[in-house]
Amino acid sequence: MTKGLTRERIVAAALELLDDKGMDALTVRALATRLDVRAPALYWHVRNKQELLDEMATEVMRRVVGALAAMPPGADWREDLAAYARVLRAEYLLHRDGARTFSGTRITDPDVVRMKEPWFERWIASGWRLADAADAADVVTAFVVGFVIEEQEQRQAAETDPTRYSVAHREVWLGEGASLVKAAGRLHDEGDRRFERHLGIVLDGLATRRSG
Amino acid sequence: MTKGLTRERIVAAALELLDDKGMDALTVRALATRLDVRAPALYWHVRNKQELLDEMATEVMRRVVGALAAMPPGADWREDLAAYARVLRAEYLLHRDGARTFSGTRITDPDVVRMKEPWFERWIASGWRLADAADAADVVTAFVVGFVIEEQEQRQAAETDPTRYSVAHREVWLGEGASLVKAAGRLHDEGDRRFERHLGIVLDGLATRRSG
DNA sequence: ACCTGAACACCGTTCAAGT
DNA sequence: ACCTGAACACCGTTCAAGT
Repeated sequence: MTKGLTRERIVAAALELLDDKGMDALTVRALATRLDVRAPALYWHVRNKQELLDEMATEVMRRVVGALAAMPPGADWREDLAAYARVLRAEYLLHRDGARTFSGTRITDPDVVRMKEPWFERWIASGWRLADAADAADVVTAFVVGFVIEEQEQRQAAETDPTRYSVAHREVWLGEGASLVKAAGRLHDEGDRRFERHLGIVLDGLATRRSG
Repeated sequence: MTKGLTRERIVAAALELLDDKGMDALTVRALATRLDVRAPALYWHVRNKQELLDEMATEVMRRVVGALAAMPPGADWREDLAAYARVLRAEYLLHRDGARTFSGTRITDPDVVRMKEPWFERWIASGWRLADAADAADVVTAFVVGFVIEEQEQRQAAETDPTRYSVAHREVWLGEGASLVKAAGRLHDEGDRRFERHLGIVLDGLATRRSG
């Protein structure tokens, strides 16, 4: 009498568990409990916990490329890259510590990587050199990863300790002087507007590399 | 007879241990052994492991701002930001998984944050608005974090499994078609040249926001 | 004030044994 | 083929007790 445990079910349950309880609570034992099975059972389907994390990251990227494929194509490279950046950020934000957890991990499914092909095709058709198109995608990825890591850290800190992230508290903590640092802190915003503004800066940089 | 254990010695030893053995081996017990003490002793000086990690990240950033303060000032904002980006990357690269481990963590020492003040002063003197200067620093930080996370992941993967990161293996893995993805893989470089090229793109984007 | 010994409640992983 | 029970070698953290 099989439990019908599969790699896919394990990965899906792991993502749910991560969202419900956070990274620290994502243990092999807790995951097994959620799947109504004992911990060693998972090792029949997954080599170890690192492989599970790789599979989770791959699933997140599968959703990114899936969401992009379902969208109407952008008017130009800039809209394409902006759409990619927004979808990547949105998918990271869906999971606690998503950017830190899922960035820089190995994609296990070649299909996810192959989905880049139509984007490269379009950018080349619009006058990009392949090397520049690859750089463009990688620069945007790096920016989004760094942006969302910072974003999620601040959100989490604000959740766990709301007073400490207040402007007033920060200024006491900073002490005397440092007036520009304090003023910058007061100007600091967050959320979509900040993301769009920073993304615009990166895309403007890419525009200067446009080779066509 | 005191062992002379201090917060500073603990943090320094923790960074050494991380570099020697990696993140997984950075345990409270191993750290205690390295300091010739039993594990519970550390809890007199540090609240818990998370606080230790925050202190380690702060020490890394202290070295970043220290290195920058020791440098002759750049000719303009662009050189300043490039110097910051290079020093931040270099300091991350010194430690295994440095970017992933130390990005997005809370800085515990206000002096480290206050060191931004002279940079803001100079950028404003050269015509930047404060809000734009703060954005500039944050966009560069996000880019460096994302870049180095990817960079360290690939280096580590190449170390542990050299064959798998070869172009040939990757192309077999990708299967039929996807010729542009494969060609992009062959064009892919790494190291300082790639960093400088991508950094240049980001700085060009910032140049378009220059307000003076 | 600072550190140790002993313990608690966990981890990831292995492996013989079951079905 | 797929899962369990039991075990191994660890974790981070607490706390009474020592000096």
